[in-house]
Amino acid sequence: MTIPTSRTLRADAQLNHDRILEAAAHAFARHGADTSLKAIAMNAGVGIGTLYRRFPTRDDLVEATYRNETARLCESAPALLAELSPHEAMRVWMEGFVDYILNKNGMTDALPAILASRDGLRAHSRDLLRDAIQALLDACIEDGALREGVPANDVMMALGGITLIAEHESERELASRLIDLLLAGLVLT
Amino acid sequence: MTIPTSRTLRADAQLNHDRILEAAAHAFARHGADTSLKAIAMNAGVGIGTLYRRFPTRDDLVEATYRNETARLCESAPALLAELSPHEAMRVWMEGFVDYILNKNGMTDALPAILASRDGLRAHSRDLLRDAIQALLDACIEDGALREGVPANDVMMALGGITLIAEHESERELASRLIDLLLAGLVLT
DNA sequence: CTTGCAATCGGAGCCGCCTCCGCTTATAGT
DNA sequence: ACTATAAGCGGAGGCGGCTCCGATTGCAAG
Repeated sequence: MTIPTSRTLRADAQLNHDRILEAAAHAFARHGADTSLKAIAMNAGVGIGTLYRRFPTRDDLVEATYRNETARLCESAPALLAELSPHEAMRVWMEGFVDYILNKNGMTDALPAILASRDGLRAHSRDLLRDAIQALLDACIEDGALREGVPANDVMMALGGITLIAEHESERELASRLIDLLLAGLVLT
Repeated sequence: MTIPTSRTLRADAQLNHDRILEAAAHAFARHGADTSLKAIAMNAGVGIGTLYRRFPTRDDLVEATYRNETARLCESAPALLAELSPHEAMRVWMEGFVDYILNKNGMTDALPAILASRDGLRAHSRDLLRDAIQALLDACIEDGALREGVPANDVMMALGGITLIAEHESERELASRLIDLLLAGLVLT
């Protein structure tokens, strides 16, 4: 007998899982961050209970919905490093990060939970982001553009803070100024 | 005839106003940030409608509840400047700000709304905070410890972002490291 | 094909948020 | 004191979040 690993979803469960994500992506895009989860469940053809079992919190659902696009953003870091100076690549990537978060409905609400996740579902996106920042940071340090000693994790958190505050100010320019400030704090003294 | 200025509350309304704030302070302290507003209204001996008319959002209520203590924090800036070097005073005040926000239940949730308020009720605390930071910043600039050209408003937002992210990480040390990073970005080049 | 059960489903139900509007009352002017 | 009226009151009701657990069903072994 094959031991059904707990990682394998039953076929019907997998189908529901996919349908929920599809419905969620559609709902967030069309109706904004405050879409009712009940509506998403209904559109996916499942009960609200099923949605909550699979995604215990709204943040979990948001993270899963955007996971692929988050991965794409992170994968863009090496390309930027190939084209630009490390310092410039870092700045451009950070600007891209802010734009990405601000443009995905629901993402700013989930961002704190994603960055804070120590493990579990949401940690996936967090790890991708930190690795991308680490790569950019390493290139900058090797290039002599930025100083050592600041953990990539701290830079990620700073960027997260900038994004959160910019969201509430709805003033995109503020984020750019704060990114400049952050980079100024990272240069070699 | 005296024109009843729209700023003057009717006597009974003033009483209710005070009772609501008293109940809110008690409830936030005792039951945390998620206290039900209905319970606050009940404890204050008013209907839920009265609470909402006076404080249209939860954030408004939080701001009003802590307004006096926020003012006290802001008033501490001149005293710090009298005792310490401007740069050190700035750092100590920022640490105090973070501790203050993190220790007041409900305050982190309301912080974005307070900082973002352009006018209206909540703007009061925001103005106090910005003025305090402006004073500290001016002293640092005159002292040659920090550079010019960064608006006090931006520094306030950066500090707000740091506080928000530290809250979700529940790692107080992170805030201190990010404050150092912020100050490093503000020094004369 | 049948069967047993672990995995999965799903919605009723409770709770808190917030709005809306008919009822009540403090107060200024006479 | 009396009264008109603006100011204030308050809770019913509609909505969404989330939980809980009895009903259902995919799946694999025989």
